[in-house]
Amino acid sequence: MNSLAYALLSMLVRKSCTGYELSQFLETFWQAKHSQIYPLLKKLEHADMLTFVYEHQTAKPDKKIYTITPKGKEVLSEWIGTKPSPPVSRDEFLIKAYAIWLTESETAIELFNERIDFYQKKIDFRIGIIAEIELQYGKQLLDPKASHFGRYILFKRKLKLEQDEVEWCQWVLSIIENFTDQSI
Amino acid sequence: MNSLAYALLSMLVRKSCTGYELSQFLETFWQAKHSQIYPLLKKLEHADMLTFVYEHQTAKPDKKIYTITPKGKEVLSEWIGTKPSPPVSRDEFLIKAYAIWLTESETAIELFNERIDFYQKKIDFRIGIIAEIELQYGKQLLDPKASHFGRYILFKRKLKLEQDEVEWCQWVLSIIENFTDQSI
DNA sequence: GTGGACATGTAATTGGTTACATGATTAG
DNA sequence: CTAATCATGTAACCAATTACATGTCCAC
Repeated sequence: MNSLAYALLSMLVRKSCTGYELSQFLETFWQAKHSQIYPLLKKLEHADMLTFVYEHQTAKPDKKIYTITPKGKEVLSEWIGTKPSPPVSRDEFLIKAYAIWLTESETAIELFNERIDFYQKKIDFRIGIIAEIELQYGKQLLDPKASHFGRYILFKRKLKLEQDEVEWCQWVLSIIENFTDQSI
Repeated sequence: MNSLAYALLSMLVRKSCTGYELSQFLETFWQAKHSQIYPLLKKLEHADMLTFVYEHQTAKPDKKIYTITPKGKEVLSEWIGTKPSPPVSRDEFLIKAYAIWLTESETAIELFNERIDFYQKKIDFRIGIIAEIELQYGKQLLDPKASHFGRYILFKRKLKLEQDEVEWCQWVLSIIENFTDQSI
């Protein structure tokens, strides 16, 4: 049972999904590849934590809809109370930012602008989802026992993170541009 | 050449270090284990990007001090301008936060409080380092061509991240505690 | 006609963690 | 007397990515 397994269970406890859907929803945590998800689902099924039914589709490939079992729900619930292992974030951009003093300012400016674009797209997407959740649930969002609570607080956190990243990039860009002006 | 290799080069271009020191400094990016660092340093040395000298020590084990070569510096500089691969952050705690609606509020409160402690320690450490950097370099920090620039902007970003995490946890805690009061 | 969405799977390879191995010194 | 710091290394194992594989429909 690795953390990806728990991530899958935590999504399936809210609603039954296919592996394909899970690989998309998993963006919330991190982007796992389908080649890792499909074998894991099979493993969880063999461990009696999931069951599945085939759904035949014409024009589209058939799909397997996975549902969590009582055992799966129990395993997940017990895991929540255990001490989480420390977060790891591997971000190549940060290495480049650290070594940015080695490059020309044009290279640096381009790098930071691309970072802004990358996160701006995420922000737009995130704002849309949050608006949707707020519209649908309203005041109920303050109920920590409701199944959408976790999703809501998580999206709020992600949004802040992404907005801060853009702000920070703009701050760095202002320093670089300022300095470039001075040396002309 | 994976991203860890570039992370090592980006630290060594600032100053020569031992593998042991690198494993500590690498906290800035992520915590790589020594079992991954030592073989990589050897590989980079064979690729003529690093050289090393032995330093004999009494009372302490001998050490190997690695220095970047012109080739290593060139490889690193060219890499900076290339498109960075998207960031990955694996955070078990976020899965637990997502599924928090399944647990008792005491469990939830404990989980979030431990998260705050974890990040508060990081904040204290980070503020110390930033103060040190600011004291030592002052106005020069606005020079993007100075070797401490990258380190400075990176630490500023990390600090904001860590402070936001604590704020977010406190916000979630306030919702949970509020709700628990109501249901008594 | 080309690329993307839908949908699932396996195989090969690389990346990363845990465990094994050694050994002196110092602080609590 | 026990744990931590300094210091380097290998081996075994697990996790994750890339590549291989298949097939239809729809939009541009």
